[in-house]
Amino acid sequence: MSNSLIISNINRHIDLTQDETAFFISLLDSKTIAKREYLLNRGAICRYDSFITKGCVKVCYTDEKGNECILKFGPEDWWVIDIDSFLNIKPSFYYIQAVEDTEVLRLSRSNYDLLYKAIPKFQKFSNERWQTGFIALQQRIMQNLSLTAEERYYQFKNKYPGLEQRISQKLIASYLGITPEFLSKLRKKWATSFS
Amino acid sequence: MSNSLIISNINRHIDLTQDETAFFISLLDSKTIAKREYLLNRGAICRYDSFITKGCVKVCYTDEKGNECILKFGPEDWWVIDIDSFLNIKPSFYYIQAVEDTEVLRLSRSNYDLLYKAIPKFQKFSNERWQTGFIALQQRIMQNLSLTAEERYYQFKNKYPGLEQRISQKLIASYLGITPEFLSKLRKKWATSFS
DNA sequence: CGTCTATTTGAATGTACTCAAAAGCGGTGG
DNA sequence: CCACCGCTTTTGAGTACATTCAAATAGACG
Repeated sequence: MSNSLIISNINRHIDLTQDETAFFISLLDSKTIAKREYLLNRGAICRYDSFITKGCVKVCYTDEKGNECILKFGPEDWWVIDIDSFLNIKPSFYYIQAVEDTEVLRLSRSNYDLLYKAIPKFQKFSNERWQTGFIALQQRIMQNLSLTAEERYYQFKNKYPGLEQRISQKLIASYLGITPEFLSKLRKKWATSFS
Repeated sequence: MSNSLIISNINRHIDLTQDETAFFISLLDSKTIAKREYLLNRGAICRYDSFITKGCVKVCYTDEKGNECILKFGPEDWWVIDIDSFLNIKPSFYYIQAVEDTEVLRLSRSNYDLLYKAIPKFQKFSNERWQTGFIALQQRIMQNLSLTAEERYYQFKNKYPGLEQRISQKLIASYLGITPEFLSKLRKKWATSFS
């Protein structure tokens, strides 16, 4: 059934009884968003913690030069949120937009509070999630400091297996911090070097 | 007295009674490390959460090309730790080295556990600290994606006010992800553009 | 089918690096 | 206290990585 993905995601961190699982599931609401629709508009309050069950979203902002920069992708089995906006109930700096037709399971802020109160061990899940996220961000900073665009592309493929075949080159370029033209030239170079 | 800095650091997040403050202080031990000495060696277990009261340290790693990359600085009023090593008791990927004669207050892993058990509201401090850190890392990723070295230098000055006058240019370059030669040339350019 | 966006390609440019050499500076030992 | 050593900083020339702009082509979608 459609909840197995999120349950196994949680189970990688904590063990839940059947009742707890059922309670958790009862707190979720599901939503379908079409490609190009927004899960979160820039400047809105992020009211949900969203788990992607199908499709893919991008978490982005627009820099001073007008370029769209992609902070992360959210394909299946990923959580997406603007944590600053969600926890501190302030306007989001990021926006979250579907890059494919997408299905999400969402936990509202009030159900989030309910959940952590009712099942304290979710705190462990949350801590591990933020800790893992923190470490991943550190790694990405290191990659941006040390690696060339070509090397960062391989890190991207490693982090999001198969995603490079699903989304446009322009989006990958925005994630890597390079121009789509340059990524096109890199790909051409790779193609010709194997002929 | 020498503990006022760490107390005001904590007080920015949670209110402690006098007894709680005294208990917290009793769990700390202080340490002096000379310039160039290590607070944490690469590959060792990070056994302390360290608060800098004087001086400055750098949190670094060495990349595949042999360059030292600086993930963050720890001047006065900053906490430094390899969180992955500390919490999961595994060999650290980073090393932490003094760039000035430095004084730290340290909380061992066992006292850390004691503290959080005895004064649960420290959990709030911890959560806010990681949340703030997470947001700061996101911002640094964005800066690396969107900004030139010159612009990143201004962000660095903003994040660590006055530090650029205390540490070597080489260290700043390692933090910015550029070569010291290039930073030297940027500085020359700035100097001449105001003459 | 037409429109809009993404991709490719090329030429010119800018940003940042490498390598090498010289100059500056700080610490240490005699 | 000075001379020397090692490390940092400066400077220059040549190069590599990545961008900009523009135009042509290809794809996607209504």
